[in-house]
Amino acid sequence: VSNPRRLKMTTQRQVILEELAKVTSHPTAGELYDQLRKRLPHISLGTVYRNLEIMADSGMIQKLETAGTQKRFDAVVANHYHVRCMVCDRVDDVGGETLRGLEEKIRGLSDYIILGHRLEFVGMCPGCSSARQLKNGNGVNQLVAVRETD
Amino acid sequence: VSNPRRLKMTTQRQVILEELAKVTSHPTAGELYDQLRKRLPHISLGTVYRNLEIMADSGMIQKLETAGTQKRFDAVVANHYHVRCMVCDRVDDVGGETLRGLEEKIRGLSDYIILGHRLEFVGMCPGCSSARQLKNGNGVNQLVAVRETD
DNA sequence: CTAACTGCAAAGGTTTTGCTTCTGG
DNA sequence: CCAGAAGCAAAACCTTTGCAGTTAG
Repeated sequence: VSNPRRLKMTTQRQVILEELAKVTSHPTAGELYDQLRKRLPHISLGTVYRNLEIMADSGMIQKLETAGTQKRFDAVVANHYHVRCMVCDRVDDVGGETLRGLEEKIRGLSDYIILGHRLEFVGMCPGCSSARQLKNGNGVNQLVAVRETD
Repeated sequence: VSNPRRLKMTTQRQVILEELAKVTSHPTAGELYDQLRKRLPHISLGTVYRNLEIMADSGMIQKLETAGTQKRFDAVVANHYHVRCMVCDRVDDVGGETLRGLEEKIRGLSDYIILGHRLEFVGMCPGCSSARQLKNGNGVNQLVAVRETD
């Protein structure tokens, strides 16, 4: 947002933006790259990485700051939270407004200046949860690592 | 927690546990490795990675599931949230109880089975915020990526 | 005794970077 | 024009894995 650099609207940049806006899957750089090559066979992975970073810095897209080993990106800049499937790592949006007041509960408990928060819900997506009704009792021991609230 | 494997208490494992409990810095595997070598000069990085993973699976330690490109670990298993400094990436605990009811607000807005949530606060640690009073106006453009609640 | 573990080194996967050439404004 | 961007390939990281030798129980 405060980056003083002038951005040029190159073909690559525009297509990245378009393809990112087309999907709701919050793709990683690599996933997006695979998709992009259908339209721009010669685009390089480095370009994708560089642009996602630059565009996130400039506020054109959103970088998902939570969890996962790979970075994911979202063309929707407006505030919203995400749900992540603990089995297949699929990420979806959760509608609803930003939870205000969350940070008030924490301010004062810490000597940090609190500027924001990152919230992500964890669970099982429809596909994985119906699949598990058949199998049962394996995998998913990451469950432990997840904070259980109920 | 539900892992059926019998864990042996090796020297390496015990020292990892001890060193992790000593610090409040939520170290990465690499940071812990550097610390460990002071006591066990021949411990291997692979062993550190393997053990952190195993111990997190078995609930002995906690793996921080939020943000950052590197994984961080915490000897404190009890539920608590974290604050992360957006400038230096330092991570501290935030006291206070788990926020119950958070997930209720989201259930129904999604077709996922919601099992938990990950919440992390973002801000500036005391060190970085006092340093910035002197300088001013540079860095910190990741601010954009952070959801602002107020 | 042996399943579990360690060290080491190699492999894997993701992300960043250097450099030269190209191009949008 | 030329600052900024692309392509390509190498490098840099972080993490995982295979294997042969070691050890806790």
